[in-house]
Amino acid sequence: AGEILIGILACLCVCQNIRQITSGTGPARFRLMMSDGQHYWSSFLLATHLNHLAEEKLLPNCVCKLKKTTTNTLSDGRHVVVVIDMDILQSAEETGGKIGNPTPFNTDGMFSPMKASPSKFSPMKASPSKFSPMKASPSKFSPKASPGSSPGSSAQVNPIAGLNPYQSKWTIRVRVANKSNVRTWSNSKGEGKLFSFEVVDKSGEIKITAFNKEVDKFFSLVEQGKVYYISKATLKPANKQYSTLKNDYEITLHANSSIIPCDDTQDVPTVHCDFVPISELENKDNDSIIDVIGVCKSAEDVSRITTKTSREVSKRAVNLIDTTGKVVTVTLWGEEAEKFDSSGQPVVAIKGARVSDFGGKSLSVLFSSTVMVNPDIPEAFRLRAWYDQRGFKLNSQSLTETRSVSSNARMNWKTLSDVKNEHMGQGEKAEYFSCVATVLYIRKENCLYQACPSADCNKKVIDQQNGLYRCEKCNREFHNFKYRLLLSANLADHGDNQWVTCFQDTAEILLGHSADTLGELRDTDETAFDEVFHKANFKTHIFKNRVKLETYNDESRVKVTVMEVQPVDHREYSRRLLSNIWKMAS
DNA sequence: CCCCCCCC
Repeated sequence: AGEILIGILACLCVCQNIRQITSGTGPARFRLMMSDGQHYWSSFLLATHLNHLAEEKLLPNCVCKLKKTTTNTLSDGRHVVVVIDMDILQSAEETGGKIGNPTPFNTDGMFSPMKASPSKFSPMKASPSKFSPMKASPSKFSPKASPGSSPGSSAQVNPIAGLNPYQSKWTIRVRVANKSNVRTWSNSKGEGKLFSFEVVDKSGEIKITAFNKEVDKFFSLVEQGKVYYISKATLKPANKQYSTLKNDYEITLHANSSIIPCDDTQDVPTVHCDFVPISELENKDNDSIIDVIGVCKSAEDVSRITTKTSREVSKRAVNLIDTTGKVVTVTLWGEEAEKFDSSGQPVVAIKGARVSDFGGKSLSVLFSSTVMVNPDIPEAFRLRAWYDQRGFKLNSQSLTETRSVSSNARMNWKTLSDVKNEHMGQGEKAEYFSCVATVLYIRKENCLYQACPSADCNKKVIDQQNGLYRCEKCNREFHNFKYRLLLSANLADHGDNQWVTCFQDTAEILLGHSADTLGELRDTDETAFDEVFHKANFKTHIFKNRVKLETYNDESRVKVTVMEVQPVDHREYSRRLLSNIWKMAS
């Protein structure tokens, strides 16, 4: 302890942060946060002339040559290096964040942090204005000639594919492909928090997990898409059950683990997407993992669902379209669902979505997926241009037949005049059409009849006037009956009107009351009964109808029966109208 | 040390 290491002239390091720790009388002392690529290392500049040097030239990201040093052992046992004399070899301006290959520093076991991997210098991005408390002026800088520092060497960097639990000393230089949120857990073994991220290099990929304290230390440092040196972490066999990554191992960070940003991203592959055209998703197997990109044509509102295990989770379905003209529904989960904003119909790229066979073909975002909104990639710009010029007016087809879409697909939309002009229902077979129409009038007269009370019989009963009601079909007499509705209603759209028949279920929807209630009202409160009909007028619905030629007393006429009544989805309706306008215009 | 990828 206390040896003076004068003469270790070959030590180069990168100044990462400077903090003035004393002020007032006497020479100021500065604390340098240095990096040897693995560890920070605190130093104090003592001499007055260094004070001057520091004020003039010492900035984050400059390369320093330590000339006279001594060690100190702090009360907590840590060694620090005390710098007595030093030179600045490259200013922060000159390094531009790129640091040369330094000469190894040999302390002969004195400073264990320095031993680890001295050749990998990796400065933080310089931000002089932020880090330097000194009024330094880089323009005044006149540095000495830089010694033989060559561009960053990767000789000491290990490939991911070469990592194994039996080799403890390694450093990887990797790009973050995917980063999770922080999650917490609580089970019989305890509780805690974690986050994980997946990294790639030329040789392969691996998952890295940080727990508890390491979450605090590294979560904000690790950014998706950025490159880092990572070393001193634990390799353990990957649980293949939970990972689709091509690696037999995974990494767990511990207290001494090092993650250092790296600006030299050369040879570190960017995260590559292999986008599958949406029309080709049809050929993908269930559960396969694919990359997809499309314009978010529409999206559901976020909703909360309860899983089979009684957990609550947010979800949002978004519909993506690409130049194949096909649409697929992708489900986002949790925070991603909550924060997704479909306004402006952004381009959405998803790496690693899972193919599901729900509704035909659909996609689901996994924890391992990366969702990118308006990513800065050529495919996104191409799609944007395509959609804004042509795609938006396509009458696109979805691979995902959700309930509304599938019924939508089955819908044979007609206007009331279409039905007449096209002579619908005049052939042998019944035809079906759907329309958006408004109720003009509903006949009150004979809208209710007394029906057989047995479960599946709706036959009109005969009031025997003796307190008994006879059903011819069941060939039985009952003490009671049930009311059934049979409505005649006049519907109108912009071009025509049409008398239709509504039976029980559709009639109850139009009137907003059950047949029982209406029967009772009619018999007890005629004003209220009239009011129900009054209120039903001028309401607009989607009507799904059956149209058929019916012959009655030698007279044939087309009869329209309402099969279903649904509320108008104005968004969807407007889209259809727009699409119709485009079709007519082209 | 987690391991959740869900709902219709």
